[in-house]
Amino acid sequence: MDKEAFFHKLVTFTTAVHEVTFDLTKDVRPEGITPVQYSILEYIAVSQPVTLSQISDCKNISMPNTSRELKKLTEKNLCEKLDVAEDRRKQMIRLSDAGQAMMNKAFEQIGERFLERIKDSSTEELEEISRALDVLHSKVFNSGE
Amino acid sequence: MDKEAFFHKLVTFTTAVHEVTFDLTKDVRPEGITPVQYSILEYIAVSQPVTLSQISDCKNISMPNTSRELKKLTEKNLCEKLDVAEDRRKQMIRLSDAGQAMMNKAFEQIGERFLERIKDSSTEELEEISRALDVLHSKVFNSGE
DNA sequence: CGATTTTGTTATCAAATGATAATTAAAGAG
DNA sequence: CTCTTTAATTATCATTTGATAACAAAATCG
Repeated sequence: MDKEAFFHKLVTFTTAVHEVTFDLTKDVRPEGITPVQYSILEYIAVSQPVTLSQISDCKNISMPNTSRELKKLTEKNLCEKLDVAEDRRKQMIRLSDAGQAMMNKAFEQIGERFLERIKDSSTEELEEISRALDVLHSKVFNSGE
Repeated sequence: MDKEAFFHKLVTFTTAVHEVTFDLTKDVRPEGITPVQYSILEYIAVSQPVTLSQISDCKNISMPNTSRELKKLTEKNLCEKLDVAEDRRKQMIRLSDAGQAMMNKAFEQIGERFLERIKDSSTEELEEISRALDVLHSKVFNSGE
C-alpha cells in the first residue's frame, strides 16, 4: 500500500476520532465551566495528583494562564492544592470531593454513550477492537517518550 | 474484558490520538491564520466544494460565525465562492490556487512528520496498522450515518 | 398567490483564550 | 554566599471565539 493512501487513511481516521469524541463529550460539560477548564479537569482526573507545570506542559497552556484557570477552579472548590514537602515551590493538585463527583458524573455520561455506540458488537468483535486499539496505540499514537 | 476497562482503554487511546495530531500539526498553521480558520481550510481542502451550511454543521460553528470567518478567508484570497445554478441561495466554496498551495504545503509537512513516525514499521506492521484502522473506523469511530 | 423554510449576511456584544512583563520564593550550582 | 534556574503568581492587554438579533433573498409548501 502506498504511503500516500496510507496517510490519507490516517487523516480520515483521526478526523473521525475527533468527531466521535466531540459527540461523546458534548453537553457533559457542566454549567459555568469553560472548555479549557473542563479539559484541565479531565486531565487532573486521569493523572492526579499533578503539578501546575505538568498541566501546562501536557495541555499546552502557558504557566500564567494555567495558574489563572486553576485559581478559578480552586475558587469553585473543584480542586485542591497540596504543598509538597520535598520542594516547597511545587504544589500537587487533585480534584476535591465535589470536583471528583462532577467528573465521575461526566465520565458516566460519556461511558453510557460509548456503550450505546458499541452495543451491537459481539464479544469477538470487542476483542478485535481491543487488539486494534493496542496496535494503533503502540505503533502510531504513542505520544509518550 | 469488562466494560469499565474497555472504556478506560478507549479514553486513553483518544487522548493519545489528540496529542499526536497536535504534535503532527503544530507549527504548520501559516502566519495570520487563526486556529478556527485553519480548521475550516482543512475541511474545505478535504471536502471541496462545500456549502457554508456544511462547514457550519461539520465544524460546529454557527452560521453567522462561519460566514464571518469565510469572509476573512475570501478577503485573503484563500478561497472562492461560486454561485450554484440550481439554487441561487447556495454558494459552493473551494480553495483558491493560493489557498490550495498553502494547504498542500501544510499537508506535506504533516505527511513528513507522519512518515517519520512510522518509519521503523515493517511492511507487515503497516498492513496490521491498516487493518486496525479499518476495524476501529467501521466499528467504533463511524461518525457518518 | 401568501406563508414558511432554507441559506446566507451583517452588526454587535460578551466571554474565553493567548501572550507578555514583572514579581516572589525556593532550590540548586559553583 | 551569590548567581542562576525552576515553579508559580499577578496584572494587563489584544485577539479570538461564541452567541444573539435582525435582515434579505431565494426556494418550497399548501
